[in-house]
Amino acid sequence: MERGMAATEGGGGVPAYRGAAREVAARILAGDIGPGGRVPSERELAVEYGISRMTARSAIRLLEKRGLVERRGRSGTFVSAPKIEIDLSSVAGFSSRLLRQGISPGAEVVEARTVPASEIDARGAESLGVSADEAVHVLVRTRTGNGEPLALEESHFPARLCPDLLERDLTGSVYDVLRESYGLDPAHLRQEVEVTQLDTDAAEKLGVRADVPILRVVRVAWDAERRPIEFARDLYRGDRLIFVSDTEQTSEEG
Amino acid sequence: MERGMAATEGGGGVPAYRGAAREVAARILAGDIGPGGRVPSERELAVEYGISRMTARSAIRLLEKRGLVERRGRSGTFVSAPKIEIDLSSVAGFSSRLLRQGISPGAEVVEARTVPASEIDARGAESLGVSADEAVHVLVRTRTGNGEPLALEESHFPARLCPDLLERDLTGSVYDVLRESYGLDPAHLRQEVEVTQLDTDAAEKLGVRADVPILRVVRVAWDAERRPIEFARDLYRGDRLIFVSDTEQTSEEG
DNA sequence: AATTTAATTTGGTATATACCAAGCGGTATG
DNA sequence: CATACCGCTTGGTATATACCAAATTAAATT
Repeated sequence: MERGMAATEGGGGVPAYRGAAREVAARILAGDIGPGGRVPSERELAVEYGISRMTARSAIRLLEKRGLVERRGRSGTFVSAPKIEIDLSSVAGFSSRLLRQGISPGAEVVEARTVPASEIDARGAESLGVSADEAVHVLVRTRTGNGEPLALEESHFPARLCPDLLERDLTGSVYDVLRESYGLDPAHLRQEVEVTQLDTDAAEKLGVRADVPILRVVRVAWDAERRPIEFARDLYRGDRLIFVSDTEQTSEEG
Repeated sequence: MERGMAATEGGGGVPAYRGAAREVAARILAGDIGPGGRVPSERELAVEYGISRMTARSAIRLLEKRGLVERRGRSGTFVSAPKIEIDLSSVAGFSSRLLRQGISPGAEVVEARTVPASEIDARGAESLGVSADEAVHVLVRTRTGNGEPLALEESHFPARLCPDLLERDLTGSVYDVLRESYGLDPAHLRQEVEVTQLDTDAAEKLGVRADVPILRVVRVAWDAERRPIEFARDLYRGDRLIFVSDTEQTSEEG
């Protein structure tokens, strides 16, 4: 077999790496390997399917992209656990969302500082309706579920609405703190969800590999008086979380 | 330079492919290459950064994962266009969502058949509340915007609610057809959004490469009487679309 | 039996190379 | 000017190989 010719093998012109991926996926979906179970190594798959190790890697990479498996550096490749649901239709915070699914939430403050609005990105400043010299709290946290890193949050709050926010305990729900300490009750969220990828810095802060699939959520929160109280850019693990939206038709529609 | 040793080069132990990706990303973000503009080829990048072509590919793959570039087979790699917003908070159909953004929507029926519910997946049958022998319409369509493929939809409708649905013109809004012809008015949606990957079959139907980032939306639609009228599994291009959710706090929250 | 050390396995990074098919641009011809 | 053909470029698929560091397992020692 000459190099590069295998693309014509496998019946129907299916590249070798896709054929191998399909067969491994079938094993997983058949329950032969359960959640958390070990998938054969790259070298094992190469021998088993008569392909090169690099081709076996491409097969595993494809399964990873599909969310069927996750790779742990130097340990092996394992079948992914079921995903955690995050409800987009609710203003409930991340912590309460996890608790509802019996998952123990955690949060760790990575950075907490107060800066003039000129130092945050223009969209953030505009969304919060703050002028360039106005103070803004910047809070960066990692979020975990049952000790496993799930998200990296970067939130911005206008300091004039919650002056000493960063002096409080911020390892729980920030929305609770805003509510109880400042009378700021999140009442309306706008959230944009898109596919993206971690850069090295974010991967390090979150404590996961840089090539984990990521969903970015850009969020603006308003209180009942329609004051903008938070602008956030969050990075969620697409391999562990699924977003759910429940929508009702209002009388304006149709 | 020995093979495999470059991982220690580049200052601070940054792998070569990540360094190159960072520099190309900087060029894109600086506006040196605008939307639709051509990114240097793998071979050009290899020469420019003194790396192997395979390493240059890894760099481009990383940029692709971040949604900054898109690759067109044998043509080159280009900076991605701005993304189209899809509103999760509305029951408006895909077509009207595109029209609101000045984009010309299109739809093409790929498959249309009526089968007993035993032949669709169990979750679909359960969501629609149909028994195994009950007839279900299966409609598979590709959706385009300005002629460009954007989504592959697979929808299921209980035939008893819309008996001759598949005989109608289904190249426009199906929700309009349900409304006007059967008095079925979609009033409530539940949509789950997650990261996934196209298989070869879906890639072919949609007419895009199999490794385009994909967001899968699993949807159930109910009418005003709370009858389930649609179960759908849609595949949207994550490189071209962004999902937006607007959320109001109801009086129950608290 | 528990702990420590050594050996093996594993994914990660990287190079070099080969071949293919599709896309695009340039050139020649009518 | 329009069309057809050709050559070059490009990403896609694949092999072989090297080396590294982290994780796991096996073996040795206490």
